[in-house]
Amino acid sequence: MYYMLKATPNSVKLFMQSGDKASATKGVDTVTAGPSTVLKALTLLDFFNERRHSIGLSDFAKLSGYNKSTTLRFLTALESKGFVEQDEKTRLYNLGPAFLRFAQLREACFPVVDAVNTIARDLNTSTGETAHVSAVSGEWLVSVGVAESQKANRVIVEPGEPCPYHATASGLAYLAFATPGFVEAALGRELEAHTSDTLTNPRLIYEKLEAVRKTGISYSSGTYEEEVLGVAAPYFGPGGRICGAAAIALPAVRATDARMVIIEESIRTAAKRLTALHGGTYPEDFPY
Amino acid sequence: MYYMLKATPNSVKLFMQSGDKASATKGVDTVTAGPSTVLKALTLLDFFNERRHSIGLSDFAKLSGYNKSTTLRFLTALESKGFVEQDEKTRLYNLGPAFLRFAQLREACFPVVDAVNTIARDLNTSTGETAHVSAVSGEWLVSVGVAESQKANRVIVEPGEPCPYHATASGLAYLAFATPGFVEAALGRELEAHTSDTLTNPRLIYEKLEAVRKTGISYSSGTYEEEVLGVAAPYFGPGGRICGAAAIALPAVRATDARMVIIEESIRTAAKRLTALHGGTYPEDFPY
DNA sequence: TACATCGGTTCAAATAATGAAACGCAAAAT
DNA sequence: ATTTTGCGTTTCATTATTTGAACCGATGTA
Repeated sequence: MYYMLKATPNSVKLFMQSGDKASATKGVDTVTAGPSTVLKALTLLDFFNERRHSIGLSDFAKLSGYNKSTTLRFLTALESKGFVEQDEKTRLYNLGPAFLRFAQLREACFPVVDAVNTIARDLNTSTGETAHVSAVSGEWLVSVGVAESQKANRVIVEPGEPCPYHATASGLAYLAFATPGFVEAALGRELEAHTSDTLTNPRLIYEKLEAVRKTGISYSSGTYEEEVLGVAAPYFGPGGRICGAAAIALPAVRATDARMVIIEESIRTAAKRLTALHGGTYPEDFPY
Repeated sequence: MYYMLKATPNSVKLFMQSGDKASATKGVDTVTAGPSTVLKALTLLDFFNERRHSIGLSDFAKLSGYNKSTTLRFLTALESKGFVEQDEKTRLYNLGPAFLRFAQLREACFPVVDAVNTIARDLNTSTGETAHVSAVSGEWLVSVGVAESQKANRVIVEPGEPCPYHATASGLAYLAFATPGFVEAALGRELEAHTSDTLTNPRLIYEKLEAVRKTGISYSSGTYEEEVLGVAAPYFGPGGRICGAAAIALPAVRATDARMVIIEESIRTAAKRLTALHGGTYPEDFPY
């Protein structure tokens, strides 16, 4: 008996060859890293962001690495359901109107955004600084509720803005209590250096996570934007599963010790409220 | 030379056989009714609505007609991108958080919703009745901007609510200027009778559309909800392509002739503003 | 004029989707 | 207590579907 590795463009499978009949063995052996067609198509949407509103066919193909025909088929499928729309003139694709409907439908069913926003607002009033609450959406951690500081010099966080796991306090708070597999996936890819202080070495980040697990609070100082300090605490869903984080972002110059004490305390209570809102419980070994 | 029909479970193609080489002829001939895998997966999302927030695997399979394994694969793909999320306890699927991000991103890029809402509000103040603006999203016409009447007895339209093509004034206004193929598709399926007055016979609807094309205004009286009158006018995008409709919905008892004159006029100007907003032009043969 | 790039199309080859059957489990019915 | 029913999930051979290199015509550029 011997093993055989069969690699296709989208998956790597380990076959166990014994006698005459090769059979794919499941479980520990089969490493199906291959995204299904559906997954690949949906991944196209991730290439949209604040800086890239409109994308052409060839750009999509380049960005994704898919063949042009494949990309086109995906896009037409997405278009027919309103997930993207094509500008008649420029032939570029934009995010489609379908999101409007589904977002409203989801809010109608699970009106968490409102509740989350009030928690963010309370967190803002008790600290005077920009507060935001983030949650996982697919593979990303995005801020869902924001309450900006009223001060002239303030940090701005856009609702819907993704929080890089490795570079933000929210991201670290999340990873510290995520499953090992998730952490590995999040830190396994190329880690973008948003500033000169961004940690891009996974080893250093693992150390940080260890510290966060001990205190239940995470910090980031200038790792996402220069001179900006982040403080965050995780909140949990049923069974102690990590859901997201409550966070404060403030200019580093205002970070006096006295203020930080208030901020940390406020974040903790906000995180507790969020955990309650989601019907969650804290994990066994959580520090508070 | 002869024709050959090749049917697969998911598509029907017409081949033109001439000589020795069979080649699928495109355009008028090839009827690719076959949804791609991606399309099928996305279709699952359409089963969510106001009354059905959570759907289980088997229900999805029944509703869609797909095999359970297939359905599960689709759902896990959708879940991994945050388009649905599975309740840990009940194992039911809900709409996911991804829509939050994309909806906000789209609004950040193309802030039409704001503008549309103000137009709806203006339409409401000039008529005193519930006004709403709809647009196509994928296959459906959904209301994107709403301004409710202040009167006690008012018609309520939810933002994001789909407007059935055959039963609402907005739907008729749209179909009247849509492509023949689109009309056929919209009226080809089973037409739900929302009230006893709903027209479910496509022939009758085609007649109505003819009338709408002449006047540029569509009406519905009690065809979507009893005792509710709808008035709508289409608005257009570049090249005279139909985009959606501006509409008023009011209790039938308030529909005096004098009021209707004002309403029609107001709707027309709202539609014109919407057409301008979308950088659109009216089709050649449009009545006004 | 030549050259590059764009969106889009084609079709045989190769892959990934499919679906019937079976499994384990829990709740409902007997 | 036992059987039945229905759920979500897994399996795996079959085959329908995706895939991608090459191609097309249009448009833009050196």
